[in-house]
Amino acid sequence: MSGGEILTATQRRVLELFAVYMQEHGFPPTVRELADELGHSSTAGVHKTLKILQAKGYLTQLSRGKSRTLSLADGQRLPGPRARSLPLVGQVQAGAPMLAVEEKESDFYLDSEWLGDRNAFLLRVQGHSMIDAGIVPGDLLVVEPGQDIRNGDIIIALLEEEATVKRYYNEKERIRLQPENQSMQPIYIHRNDPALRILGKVRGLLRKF
Amino acid sequence: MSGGEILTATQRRVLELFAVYMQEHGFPPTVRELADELGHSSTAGVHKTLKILQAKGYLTQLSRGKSRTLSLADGQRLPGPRARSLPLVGQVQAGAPMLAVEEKESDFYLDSEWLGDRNAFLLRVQGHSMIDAGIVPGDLLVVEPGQDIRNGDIIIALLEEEATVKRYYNEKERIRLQPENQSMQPIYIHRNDPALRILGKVRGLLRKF
DNA sequence: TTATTAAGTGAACAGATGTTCACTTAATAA
DNA sequence: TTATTAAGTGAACATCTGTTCACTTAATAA
Repeated sequence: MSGGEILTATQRRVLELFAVYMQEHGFPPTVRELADELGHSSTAGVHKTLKILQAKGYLTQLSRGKSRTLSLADGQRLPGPRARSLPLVGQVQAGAPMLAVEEKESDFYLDSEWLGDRNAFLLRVQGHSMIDAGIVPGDLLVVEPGQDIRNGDIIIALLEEEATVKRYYNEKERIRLQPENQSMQPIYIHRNDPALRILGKVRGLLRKF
Repeated sequence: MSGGEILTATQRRVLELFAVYMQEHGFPPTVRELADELGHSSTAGVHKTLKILQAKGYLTQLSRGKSRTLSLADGQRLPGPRARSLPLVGQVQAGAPMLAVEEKESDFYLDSEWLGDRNAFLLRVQGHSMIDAGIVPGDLLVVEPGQDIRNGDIIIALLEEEATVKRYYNEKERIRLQPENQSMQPIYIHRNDPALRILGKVRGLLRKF
């Protein structure tokens, strides 16, 4: 998602300026600061280029309309804190599932190396459907929302208000949600069925004995 | 230099708000955003407190007069009282085990709720002997040293310079180290055998997908 | 050729933002 | 007691800042 597209000379210039400014100051530049550095008399040009860089996945706007809230996507985060807080939003039953969204039982501090995404959250597993993958009831799953789901990924699927952990396989017209339990059957659903929503990909697992 | 001085309740509050905002947003707050969060109707109070925090070395102003250019001073970017750092000391092979003590590959921040003991450390699992308990190769185990071992606890045993994960059962004269894998046999050893050392109890598990 | 896209100018608006000043209140130390 | 310090209100000022609009220019694709 980030960094595949080709950049024009101007776009590359702006991106480099942004990165250099970031490195030298420790905070991102404003639109005008970039325009000044380029010798522009107007901010509109740089502003448009920044939008393009966002669309191409090189920059991320952390907040809209606020100052200095652009950041390099996927790049280095130099002074960032090593640990961040994750919300525990509810429970996910792996057999006959159930989700209490945004319950926010408590927060949880976790090393940021495990959190690629700023919107990640925690879910507690209830059923046995992923037992063969070493996911047992009571485990906490680190879930990262996003569209970058690939075959074989372990995901959280929302099916008719109910959430389950399953392994994801895209099979032409349909999607197969595969439990990792020899005694359970996969769920098949049409890829456009509105009853299906993928909440995110499972990035980590926490268990407390 | 940085962080030695004592803080008043208000100063600590502001510093914590700053750090939390930073963690949640990825960029520092403005004076007004802090004031709003505190319910203040004026920005002057927070502004003064921020100046004090700078004078005491907790905050650094990266640039004067510019928006969002405060940052946590060096050494002050700690994750807060709720998280602590754990050393990753080596690998433990669950079949034919092997331990590299104090390798200290890296540190890892974890919620302190998971750390009853200050001497806890992390070990990486290598074998398959605990697969039926949902412990698979690559998992990180949170190990808490100590003598309070009970039957059925999952423990790290050091046998002839080699470490293994097993379930612990005290059977009169002998100790049974039970793998959780149907195809593997338990290890029996006399309770006074000097070849056996219990490194600690497994208190948690971390897995990264 | 024509149409499209990226790049840039110039201007402007609304709100965000750091900073300062005068004043009040409460707690604490001398 | 008096003096000092931290904390907070309320108001105001001057910039800073993101965003948008209309228009121009150059390069490129169809």
